[in-house]
This record gives sequence, C-alpha cells and structure tokens, in this order.
Amino acid sequence: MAASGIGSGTERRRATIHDVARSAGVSRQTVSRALNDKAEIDGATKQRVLDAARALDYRPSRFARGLVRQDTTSIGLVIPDLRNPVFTEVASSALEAARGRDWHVVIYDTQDNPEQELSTMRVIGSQVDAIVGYFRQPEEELDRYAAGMPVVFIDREPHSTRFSAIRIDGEAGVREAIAHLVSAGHHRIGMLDHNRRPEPSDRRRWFAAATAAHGLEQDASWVVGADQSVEGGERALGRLRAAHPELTAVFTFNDIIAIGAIRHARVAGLRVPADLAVIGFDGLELGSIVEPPLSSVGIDTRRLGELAIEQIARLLTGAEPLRPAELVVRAALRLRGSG
Amino acid sequence: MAASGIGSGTERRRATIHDVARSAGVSRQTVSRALNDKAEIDGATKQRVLDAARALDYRPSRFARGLVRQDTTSIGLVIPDLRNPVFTEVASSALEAARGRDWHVVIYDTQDNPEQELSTMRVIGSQVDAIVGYFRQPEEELDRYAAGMPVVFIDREPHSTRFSAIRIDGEAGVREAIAHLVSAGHHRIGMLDHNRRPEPSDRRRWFAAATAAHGLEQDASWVVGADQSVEGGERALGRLRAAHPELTAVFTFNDIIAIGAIRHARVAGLRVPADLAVIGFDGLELGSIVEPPLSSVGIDTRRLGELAIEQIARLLTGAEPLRPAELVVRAALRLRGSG
DNA sequence: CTGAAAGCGCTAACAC
DNA sequence: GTGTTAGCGCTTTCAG
Repeated sequence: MAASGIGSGTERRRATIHDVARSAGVSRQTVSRALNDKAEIDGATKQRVLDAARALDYRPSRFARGLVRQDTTSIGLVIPDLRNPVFTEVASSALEAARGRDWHVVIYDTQDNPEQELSTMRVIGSQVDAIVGYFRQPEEELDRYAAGMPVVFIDREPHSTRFSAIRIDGEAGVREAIAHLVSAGHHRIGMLDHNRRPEPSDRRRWFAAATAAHGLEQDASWVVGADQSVEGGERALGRLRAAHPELTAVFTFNDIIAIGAIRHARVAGLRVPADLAVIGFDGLELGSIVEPPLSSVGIDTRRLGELAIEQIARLLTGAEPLRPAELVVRAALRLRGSG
Repeated sequence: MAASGIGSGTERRRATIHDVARSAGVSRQTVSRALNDKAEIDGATKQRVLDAARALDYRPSRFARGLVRQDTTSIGLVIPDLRNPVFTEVASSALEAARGRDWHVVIYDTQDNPEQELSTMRVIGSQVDAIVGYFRQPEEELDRYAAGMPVVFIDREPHSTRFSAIRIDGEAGVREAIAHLVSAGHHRIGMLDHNRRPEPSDRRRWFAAATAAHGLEQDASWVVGADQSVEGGERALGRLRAAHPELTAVFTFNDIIAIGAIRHARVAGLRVPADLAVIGFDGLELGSIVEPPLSSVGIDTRRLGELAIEQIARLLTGAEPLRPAELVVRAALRLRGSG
C-alpha cells in the first residue's frame, strides 16, 4: 500500500480519526493526542499514529474541531470591487489587522452590484462570525439577511444602532485642499462627485462648505457626477469644462476619478497643475505613479482596517463597543504635484 | 437544569437550537425545519419559532451545520501582497471563479515573506479544503505543513506530482515583443528582471531566447535585477543605462517595474517610446493610466483564476485532474504606446 | 405536521 | 501512557 492515498479506488470518503485509530491499533483519543502534539503519549505510538494518518491521507474535519473547541473566528470582508485600488488598500489593511488576532478573513466581491450584497449576506451568514465592508442597500434589507450578526459598515453612516460604522471624516482635509488651491490663486474650482445614491456625498458637502467659506461661486453646475473609473473621470471633466471653460482647478470624489481628470487634461493639452490643478481623495499609493503625482486628501487605511477589526472584536466578545465618535478616520491633504 | 443563557447577565453564551426550541415550546427538529424553510411545518408554529429565534438572537453554528451536511467548501488563496496589482487581479479572478461554484475564499497575505508562507500553511490547513496561490518556499517545506491538502501553485513549476501548478507561458509573447522592437529599429535591448531566487526567471530565459533569435548582442550585463516596485524599476533602469548608455529599449519582469522604468525615463528627459521603448509583462489594467500607456506582454488573469479553481475542483472530487499541458495560460503582446 | 433517536468527527474529562 | 465516556450543535432518519 503506497503512501499517497488510495487514489485508485472509485470511492471517495475522507478518512476519519476513527479509521486512523483502527489502522494504528489505538483509540481515537490517542490519535487526537498524537496529532495535536500533546505531551502524554509514547514516542513510538505517536510515530505509528502519524504514519497511519499519512498513509490514509487523513485530515481532521475543521467542522468537528471547530464544534468542540469554540475558538476559531472568521470574519467576512465585503468589497464592491477588488480590482479597484480604493478597496484593495482597505482590504489589505483589514487582513493585516485580522492576522494580528489570528482571525480568518473570507472575502467577497459584490461586483459593484447591490443585489449581490444581499445574496452575499445570505451566503456569508452561515460562514462567518461577523461582517465588515461596503454596502449600498438599505439597512432594513441588510438586516433581514444579516440574521443578527455583528456588522460594521465602512464609509457609511448608519441610521440605527443596529450597525456600527467606520466614518471617514474629510471635512478638515477638504478645507485644507480648497484653502491651498485658493492661496495658489484658484477661484474657479469644480468637483467631480460620484454619480450614485445617496447623493450628495459627504465629500461634496465638505467641498461645498469649504468653497463657501472662501466666498467662491457656488451652484450645482460646478459639480458633475462621474463613474468610479478612470474613463468616468475623464468624461466627467469634459462635461464640467463644457459648462465652465473658465475652470482652473478640480476636486474629485476619489483618486481614480482624479487620475481620469489628469488624463483628460493631458489630452486637452492642459498642463497640470499650471493650467488645471487636480486634487483627489483617498491618498492611494497609486497616485504616485501618474504624472504629475496626484495630490490628494488622504486617509490612513491601516488605521481604518484596525478600527474595523477592533470594533468587531468588541462586538464579538460583548465588551464595550467603541462609540461612533471613536470610529472615525480623519483625512488630511497630501500634496504631491498635481495641485 | 436551566443553565441556559439568561442574556441579561454579564455572561456571553450564544443561544443554541435547544434554547430556541424550549422558548418556543417545540422540539429541536421543528426549529430546524422552521429555520431551513422546510415544507412540513405549520405556518403558525413556524412563525412562533422564528420569533423566538430572533428574540434570543439565535444564529446556527456553522460548525455543527457543516459537520452534518458535508457540503460547504472553502479554499485558501495565498497572495504575497494584496496591494500589488499583479496579485490583486489574480485574486479577483479566483474570487469570481469560486463564486460560480458557491465556494468560499479565505484570503491570506504573506507580506512577501517566505516565513509567513509556512505559518500561513499551518493555520490555513485546518480552515480550508484546498489551497491555491504563490509560494517561494521549497516544496518539501510546504508539503510538511500542507498535510495532504490539494495545493495549486500559480506561476511556479513543481518538481513532484504532489503539487499542481498553473503555468504562465510567455515564450511566444516575449518573442512577439522583441520582434516588434527589432522591427521598430531597436537593437540595443535590455531587461529588468526580478532580483530574487530562483534566478534566472522564465521571463528572462524567454527574453534571452528571443534576442538571440534576432542575433542581438547578449550577455549578462544587459540584464539587471529590480525590486518588485515602481522605485525598484526606476533604480534598476538607472543601473542598466549606466552600463549601457546606448540602450534604446527595455523589457521588464512585470508591469510595476516597467512603470518605474517609464518614470526613470521621464526624469532623465527621455521620450517614451521615441528615445526609449518600454514593454512590461502581465498586461495589468493599471498600465493604461500611465503616460504613455504601457505596452505589455499580457496574460488573461480571468482564465488563470478559472483554471486554478477548476483544477481544485477536480482534485477535491477525485475527478481526473487537468494535465500540466492544460494548465497553461499563454501571454500575448499588447501594444498600448510605450513600446 | 411533529417528536424521538441517532450520529456527523472531534476533543475534554475522567477513568484505568 | 492509554482507553472510556460524554458531549459540542445541528440535521437526518423514522415513528407517531
């Protein structure tokens, strides 16, 4: 009987601890002891058990094990689109924070489709202990599927206390950005917002407040919606410039859109930042590879991930949860060249 | 005896199906029926059970459920660095393919650290049914920790039949790239390889073969190693140009390094592709946001993900696994502007 | 339509 | 050192 599994038979049943015990001529707990490196076991028996286990291609059932030692926790991370660097950085940070607690992270990509948020919730519900991520569906809908599981939103304000949320506070950062632009002589500043509900975005509100504070011209025509993609930003800036040819600076909902804006500028023969200043939001590493490097109101994604995981931990253990005021990540202006 | 969760105390014990049954005054199986939407149950009883469950904040144990219905499968996806777009695209593709089979994907980021591959293997071993990902550790090491689990490598040639692998075949694509450069008049072509073992990389071998086929000058001085980052590419091109100022084109190990090369060129005042042509490898979406857009020998990451998942499926069910010759993704030249 | 019994695969107690 | 006895929480027979 060769070492590497039965392979040859047509039957497929995974060996259990029982099979190993029988094959090694010991009891099940002896097998368990050998496999889990317990102290109270004879060296020779242990080896015999290990050999038998290997011969049978035995692997313990994670379900049986999880059932009896109630320790492993895993959380679900729900992301709209893993190919979008905005979310990748957050995912990476959450992963890092989770590793620190020996948690497992099951990741779900909803493909930017709200319908999938619900199906994900349902399927995830029976696989993880808590959920953190981005959601667009109404809270009642999500709650229906979440079945009482702890849920932490990212970048979304919950209405009820049923959900926690990590809030991104970019008010001061956006104010900085606008102040910087104004001091550089810009008075015609537009914005490329996202183009989906809920509108207007917080970021737009911060923009409106900041421009108002400087007495800049302000009406809805200075803001246009953009798809969350480079092409989206490119097109949106086209529309904005059509409405306001006198534009000299633009603030965007996120860095991806900002990169689109820079590309539009280049195609249109505008120098950045001389003819058109561009400031994004998020502060992605990605921003440093475009030319000129993107200035941005950036957030600390590592802290964001850590906060989310910390809150989950509290929710899970029943410890005092962090209060909304503590669940905030503040953004700050990072000048890199484009604005 | 009672001993059940009083809920109001400081104790935290999750309600079980038993608690719900008692609270609703029915048996455990009736609860199970209500929760799983089975047919044979009275509407009123069902509602009563559901209410009780909600009141107790009951959620079924995934372990107990998994133990009895042996269906849910989850796989581990091991990635060196989720912030590196090279891996993000692959991860995203694997996720997509896994969703199609209702599999769960637990993702692990080894932070580019081979040590972590092993610890990840160990911790992952008891949490997933199979593993797919990038590894640098020797096979024997990995095998020691993988405990007989199916493992599929990405972009790595296994020595034994113990492991499967998805191979990236860029030979023809690199040949195309070099042919293109030569036909555009380039005869001094260098390469920025990666700088870690095993060296030389396949990509370097393909490069050597392709340049040799065109009778180009060829020795080790035309290839320099680079860190897998934009800065790495930037520095490496500096060294290459120092050795060969007459260089007019460069092929790189991957797109990230290529982007660094483009940046170096800009800083050095070289026009791309007029003074220096740059062709990367991978064909990332990312390449289209730099200026000029990056030409690259690209692979179909979706197909890569799908192949990996398909192979895992076969390994898991005992079906005939795909043969190495079928586990190949071929790369092809994608001209976009930089070369 | 509902309940009683049995067992999924494993480990934590306690025996010996 | 090793085996025996009990469950972990759930779903599946099979009776009623």
